Amino acid sequence: MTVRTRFAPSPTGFLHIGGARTALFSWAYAKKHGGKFVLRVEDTDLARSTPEAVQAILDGMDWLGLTYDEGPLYQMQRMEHYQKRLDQLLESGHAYYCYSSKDELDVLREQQKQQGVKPRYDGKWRPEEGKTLPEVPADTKPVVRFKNPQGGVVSWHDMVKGKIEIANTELDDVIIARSDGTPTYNFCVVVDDTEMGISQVIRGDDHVNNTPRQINMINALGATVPQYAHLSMILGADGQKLSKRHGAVSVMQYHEDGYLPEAILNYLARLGWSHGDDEVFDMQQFCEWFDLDHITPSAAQFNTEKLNWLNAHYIKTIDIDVLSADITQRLDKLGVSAKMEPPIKRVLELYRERASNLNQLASDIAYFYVRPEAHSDDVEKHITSEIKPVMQKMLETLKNTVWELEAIHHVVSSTVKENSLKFPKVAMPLRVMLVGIAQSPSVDEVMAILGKEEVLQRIESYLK
RNA sequence: GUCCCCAUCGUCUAGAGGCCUAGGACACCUGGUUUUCAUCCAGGCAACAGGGGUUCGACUCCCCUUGGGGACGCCA
Repeated sequence: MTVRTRFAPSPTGFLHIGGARTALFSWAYAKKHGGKFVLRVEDTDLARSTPEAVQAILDGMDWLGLTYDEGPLYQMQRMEHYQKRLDQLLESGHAYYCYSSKDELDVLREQQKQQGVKPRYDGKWRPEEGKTLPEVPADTKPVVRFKNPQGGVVSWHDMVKGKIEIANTELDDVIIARSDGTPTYNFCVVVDDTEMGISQVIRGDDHVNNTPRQINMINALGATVPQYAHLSMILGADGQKLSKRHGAVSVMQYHEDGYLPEAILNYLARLGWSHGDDEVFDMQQFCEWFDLDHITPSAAQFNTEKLNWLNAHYIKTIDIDVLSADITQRLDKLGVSAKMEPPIKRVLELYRERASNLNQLASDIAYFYVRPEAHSDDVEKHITSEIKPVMQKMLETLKNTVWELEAIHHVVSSTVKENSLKFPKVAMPLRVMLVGIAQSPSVDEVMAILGKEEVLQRIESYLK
């Protein structure tokens, strides 16, 4: 059987971290087995679905590089399929019309909750042999319900959780078409997963309880039941569920916040899945290794520190042109143009080693393009009246120096020697004068990159 | 309330009955490299939720307790 997996988000919000991992695992499973990955947009909830959300999801997938072989397919464009299957179930007696009103159902639910029992449909309109149904009310539009089997159990071997078994007595008759005729989630999923030939349904943990109903419907339709893999959820850093006001942010927010997609992907891959002691790997490697057997069934807490560590790693190792393009954009956002000298690639080659965040990296190197304003504390501390004459003398030497790293280095170290100083005594004031702060890579390297004219001018401005 | 699921260092995890004196990674601490900071390198701290079984032997299998999560919509 050919492997076909799917990612089926509902466009009611952006693509968040949990959805991204679900998509990643489905994508990787298809890749691993030479199958197809389908993107299906579950937009049957007209009230809450928006085109903006669709776009946000597409953008997120695109940024992460989770390419789909088919789709995006929209459920709203597949109405005739659902209608056909609905008719099939109605005709075969696996579904029936129910005239119970919403209010009626609400009252029922309230009563059941108060009695401490599981809220469920009471089966009022469920046709039964020898049962006489109530008289059909004149002005109510009926919903269609699936006639769930009443006895026995539904069980399946979940590919991550193992055997799961739920008694049919726990299940009531779900509404599969609303009174306006539109099909509901559980039914659309069943029709789509079977018609699209999905072989492995990889989805969030929260769907475990929908699975037995879906299996019953698939059986009633006479279709093949796919394999299921239910991924546990991703918790916030504090162990709490992610919610809108609590950590559930769009994956695009991570882009904004200075993360590389490579880092997010690698991090997500290791959240709930493992391959021995391997921690750092690219997506090609991941797709080769990925399997459902090594997914943890328990929930995982999101850990920003580890993400930062991976981000630092990828900042160090990705293609320098990619990094340059990214940082150039981030500098733009800071109002800094990196189009002039020094070449950003040269700067990044020196600075990428020390960064763990793209925004941080961009703001750290901004002083190559915009003269920094030094903090008065640093100026006071390092640019002392004793050192100024030394710097003045060095400035003169620098003017006659060939602008190469070795020569610059020589000037700095001779200054140290000639004045019998400790290296930092010279390096620190230099740093403050050149970059505005007391931390930077080797001053000679910074000087080499900054350029002669700029270096001379920046030093001079402190010696007037 | 009912049903379902889950449970190894602070966090992510390895672990398919003896390989476990429980391994790796992040974080943290210490030391080294370094021109400051960072990087990098070396070392260290740190866990099988509790109780019963099964077995010659249990982190691994079973049961219970506890704790956590999820589901119970004309939402998906």
